[in-house]
Amino acid sequence: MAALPDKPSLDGLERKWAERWEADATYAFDRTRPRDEVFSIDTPPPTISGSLHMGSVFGYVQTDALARFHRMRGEAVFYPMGWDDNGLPTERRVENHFGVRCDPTLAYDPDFTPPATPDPKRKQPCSRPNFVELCLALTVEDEKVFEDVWRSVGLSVDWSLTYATIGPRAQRTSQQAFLRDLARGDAYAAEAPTLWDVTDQTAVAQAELEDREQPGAYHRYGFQRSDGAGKVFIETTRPELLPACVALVAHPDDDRYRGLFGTTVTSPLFGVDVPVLAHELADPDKGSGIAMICTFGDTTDVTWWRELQLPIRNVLERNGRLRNEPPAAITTESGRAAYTGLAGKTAKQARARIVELLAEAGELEGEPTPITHPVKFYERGDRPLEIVTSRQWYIRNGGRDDDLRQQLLQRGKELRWHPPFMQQRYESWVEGLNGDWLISRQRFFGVPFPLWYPVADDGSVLHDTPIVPDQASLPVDPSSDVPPGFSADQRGRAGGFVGDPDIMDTWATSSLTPQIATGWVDDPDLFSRTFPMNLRPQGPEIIRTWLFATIVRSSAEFDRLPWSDAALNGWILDPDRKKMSKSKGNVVTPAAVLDEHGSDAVRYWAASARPGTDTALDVAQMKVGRRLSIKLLNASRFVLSRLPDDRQGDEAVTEALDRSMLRQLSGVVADATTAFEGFDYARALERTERFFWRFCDDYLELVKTRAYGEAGGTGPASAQVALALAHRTLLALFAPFLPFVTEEVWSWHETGSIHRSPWPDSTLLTTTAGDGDPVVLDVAAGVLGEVRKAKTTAQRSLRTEVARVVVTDTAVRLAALSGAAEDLREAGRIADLELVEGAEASVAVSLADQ
RNA sequence: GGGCGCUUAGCUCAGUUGGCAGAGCACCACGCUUACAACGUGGGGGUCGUCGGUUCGAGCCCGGCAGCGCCCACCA
Repeated sequence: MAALPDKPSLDGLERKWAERWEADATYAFDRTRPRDEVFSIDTPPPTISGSLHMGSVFGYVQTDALARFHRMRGEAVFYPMGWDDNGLPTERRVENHFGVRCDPTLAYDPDFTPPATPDPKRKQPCSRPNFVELCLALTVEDEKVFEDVWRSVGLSVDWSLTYATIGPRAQRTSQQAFLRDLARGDAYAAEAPTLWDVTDQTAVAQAELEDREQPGAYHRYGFQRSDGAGKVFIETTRPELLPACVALVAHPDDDRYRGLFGTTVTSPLFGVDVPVLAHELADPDKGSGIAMICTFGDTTDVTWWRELQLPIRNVLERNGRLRNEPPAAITTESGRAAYTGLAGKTAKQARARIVELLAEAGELEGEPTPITHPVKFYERGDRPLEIVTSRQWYIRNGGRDDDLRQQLLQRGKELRWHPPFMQQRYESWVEGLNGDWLISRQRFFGVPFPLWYPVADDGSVLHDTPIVPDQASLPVDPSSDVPPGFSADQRGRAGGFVGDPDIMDTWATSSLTPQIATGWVDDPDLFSRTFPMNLRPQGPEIIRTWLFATIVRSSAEFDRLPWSDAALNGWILDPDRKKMSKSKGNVVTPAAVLDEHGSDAVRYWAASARPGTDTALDVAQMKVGRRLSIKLLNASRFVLSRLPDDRQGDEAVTEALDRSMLRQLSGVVADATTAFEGFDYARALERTERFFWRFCDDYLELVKTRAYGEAGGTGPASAQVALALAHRTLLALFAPFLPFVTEEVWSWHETGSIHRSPWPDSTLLTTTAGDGDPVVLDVAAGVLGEVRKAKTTAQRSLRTEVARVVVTDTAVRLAALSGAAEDLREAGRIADLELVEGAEASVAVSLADQ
């Protein structure tokens, strides 16, 4: 216990208490507790390659308030922290930070050092192991920065429970889960058209797409009919794919084209005959109502190609350029000559060129019509996605299996969503899936597929019979480890083996955060105490990725949800109500904000936002939080100064005013507890705060004189007991939101940490309040307010003596007031207080002469 | 095209079984009152987006519309 400070201050509390909590292991998880006494949280592992922004702080603080509530309720809170460090964002950051690029054909160079001065134009090639080393080195630094911010904002995570998605346990978990998916048939490889990012040269998944409105143009040109009756005109935004055209398609009911179904037409420039076909997806209202099917211009082409069983006529390479050789279907000399003009160009360059060619040949009808239209992009990419055919790994997610889809929709209904409307986003995503989950990436920094393939005697790779490792040997890196039964010198040789070159998408590992955090692969005891978890907190923008994928994996492996509740936080908007994002340059760094306003103040702002509600970054709200914290310091100093050192604490609360206040507080505790149980931290804060100001403005003023103890009798003891109980209760109610200032105050008069102290008991307060009537405080505060008003209106000091106050009110309210009459007279400096029963309530105040 | 959310004081937002419109900020006035001047006390300020319905009574329930934001969609 420390003495009361003369001038309490918020300065330095963050550092002081963060260090103490660390030293005392205040938030350590007690792993001896059984499952039903544990509250486990599937903390979102932040992407540490990006910079922290206020949106992160916002969501994590809300979760922390919930964690602190459950801890004070006596539960063993399992609150780990992960770092999402694998994947493309880290690769990008490493490439730019060190000025290197990964060349997987190079051998490991133990003496490799990155360029002294990175040159973004000329990145130095390095081997994959060297590249991974640089990734690991940089992520360690980034993780430190994040941890510092999390500690200064007061997250009550158990810092001994950290993991990284590139770490050994995550890799082992990810590989084991994949191998079990493979054994069950939930994972499979397929050669198929996939969305492809030509910059990063990797496949991407449906969940990582976003549409962007792009300028484009309709180009109109005709295909020659075989009956000689002129041309069929199509309109396309991708004329450069004309050499990849395999058919035209129109709606089966479209009278304009019905007569052409089954015939062939001949493409302009290239002279290739293609069939005219019918399909329901063709929209008579788009363009000319008949479309050119190319392999592949967009995902509709893929659908048509598959359902109409068309051939593949590829022209795009994986680097986004048109291949050098024309498709075999182009046989005419003029056609092959025309293609020469396109070979090797990017899609964009080829588009410009083919427009020239068509115009020169007189094939282009009119001028291209400019439009803007949505184009699919990889969410981190800056060039439109193409579609290429490649061999990739998939995990079944219901995208092409209605039974599984229904099962996953059912999981969504079993999950408790906070707020509930967020479930809609899950359902619309699952219902809109159009294929299984593509998890393989042609990248370097990630969890490798734990597979090798036999190489036949003729040198061909036997992809259909992969060699799998023993689970005990996980994690493995097939690019350096040797499969069972082979020796290292057989790598890449006929009769030997090759390793799978791909890595898993970061979500394929992140979808296992419950399994990683709870020790599924290596800590069965911990797993049994923490899984399935209680809470998944996260942002709404990753429902389709993280939340959905986690349910997919858990559902397949355990046939159950990975958690019982999901809490979705809202967006952070800048003061102009635009979404904050790095590209808009309006990101505010948390460290500066925390430093300026203080952690409790920032936490107050974050915790004031209703669950799932988009919220403006509001400095004014932080100032309110700071003011609240200072008020808490001062009010606490006053309350504690009134309590005698030798107070026994077992005296009865006898006075009507004290009992009234405790009765009201009991209701506040009940409300706050109910709100917290429903994950509504904001409501708990709002109720607590509202009562706290009433407590300070009215109760403290009314009870002040009596609490000095000069009056004698049981009055002072009653006040002191009520003050102590209410103060302790309020401190606890605020503790989840304002952990620093509440801990500071706690340390003045208590031992241990408030964050380990029990959550207030509403019933106990009710018992202590006895026959307390909440109306007493209300009426007394109302009269006191009228007295203040009279003094203020008269422009007199609040210290002004009042000669006489006449209160007219109902008998019931006057009876309530009479119990607090003496407190009221003292607080208002009222000489004569008269209570008169009457229908019209009024308070008449006569100030003493000056 | 389908869906979700929001719309309440100048600003940011509460308002959960339908019962006389609330808080903070900002603004104005007053006050150094022995917890608090980085403060306190008081005040002005709203036909609760719009149209209609249910009801004794609607910010709240039902339906239509509008604006803003977001999610989803096979976007030639």
